[in-house]
Amino acid sequence: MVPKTRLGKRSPLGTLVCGSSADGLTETGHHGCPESGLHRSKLYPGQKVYVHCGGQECGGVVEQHNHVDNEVSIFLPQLNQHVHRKLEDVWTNPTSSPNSSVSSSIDVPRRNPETVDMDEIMAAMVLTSLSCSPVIQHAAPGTVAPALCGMENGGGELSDGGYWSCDHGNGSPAPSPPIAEMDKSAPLVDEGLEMELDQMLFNEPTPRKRKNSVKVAYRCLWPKCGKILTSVVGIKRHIRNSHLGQSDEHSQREEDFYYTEVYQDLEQTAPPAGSRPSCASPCSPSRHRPPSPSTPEMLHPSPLSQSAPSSHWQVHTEHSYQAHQPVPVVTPCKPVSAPVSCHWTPPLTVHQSKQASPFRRRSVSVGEQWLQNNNATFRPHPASVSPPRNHCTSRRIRGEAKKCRKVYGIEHRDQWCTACRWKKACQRFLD
DNA sequence: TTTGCCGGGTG
DNA sequence: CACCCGGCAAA
Repeated sequence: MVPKTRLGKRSPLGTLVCGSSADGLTETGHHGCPESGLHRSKLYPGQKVYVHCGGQECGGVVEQHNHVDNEVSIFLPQLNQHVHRKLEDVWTNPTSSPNSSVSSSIDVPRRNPETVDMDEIMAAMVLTSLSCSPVIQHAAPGTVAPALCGMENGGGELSDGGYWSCDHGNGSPAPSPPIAEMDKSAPLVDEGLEMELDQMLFNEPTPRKRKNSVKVAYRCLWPKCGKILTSVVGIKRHIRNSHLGQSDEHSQREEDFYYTEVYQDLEQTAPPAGSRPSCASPCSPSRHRPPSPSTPEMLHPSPLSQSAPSSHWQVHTEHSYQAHQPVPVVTPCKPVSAPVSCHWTPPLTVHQSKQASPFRRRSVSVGEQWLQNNNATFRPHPASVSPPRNHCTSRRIRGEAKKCRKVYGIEHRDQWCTACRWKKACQRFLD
């Protein structure tokens, strides 16, 4: 099977992303950002900084740098507390003035000799961050907190929230323990480039993922904007175009600061207005894309969606595996005509038992009986062409009914229904 | 890991 | 078509 049309799983993806991200990081690291404009400088989590606290200078580590407010959230190990400071009130060298030091901070990716001493602090920070501890959230209310949590929640999957943590992790070829940990929780790095790459790559495999019921959107944090987009690329582009201006590479990376992730319940997002979530259109692409956070979903009907209906019809024909089945059946989905509930009714409950089906050809005790009882599963099949709804999943939901395999056992394979033998949807024990 | 079955290949 | 099976996702 050389020419497999199916995509490999995510593995290559991850590899790719990670690989490139590492590059991107080192590459885009901030060495040599000579700019002195404060508003342009960035502080990175874990970066050591100094602030005035209680009249004296205190050392601390950056937790968050909110570019919108130009505020920096800092953890002061000495005082064991978190503080917020304006960017201009923060500096990176003990005695120097904020201004000069800040700019110097820019090119301190974190391979500083200094950082060695910081290991403890870092470790502590990392742990706190990882656990998304209330402390931090408290210290960084508003936009920052979500960001932090985002890192936890979405980090693994989305790459995005991971910004803060990954940033340093990747800069170094041999990450220190804490960093390694962080990488685990947020394996993907973000960085503009990776993002996009990430995006593109994710577009393909996502259809398979169905786990999350949460969808992520991205909200522009730019004052008075608040625009919400569903893809990282989109939001970045928006920020870049609308707020940052095309400009240089800096701004490319800075879009990160101007948006935040918004988690939504899938069901909420899918239906625009009145339409039913999963039932919306005969075969909205939503089929199995729920989790895909970043996909520009909907945009392209894509072959996927198109295949949906056909797959269902296909099902019908497939039922002809067992010639006896008078009516196609299957489609766990109800016809559109019953928009009331999108949830497919448990087959066993309602439907009239279908008598009349000249059902068997072979006499197989157990299975047969079972069958007789549960044969119900067949649907009136309204003439309506309307395709099945609800999980317009191409792959039918696994039924709870026992299947031939279960009933007869693998050793009596010959007693299985043909479909089962052919690894098709079981014909005998329909769901 | 096992199970159900889709998608696609082969004769 | 009938038949088979790789491979994926859910259990």
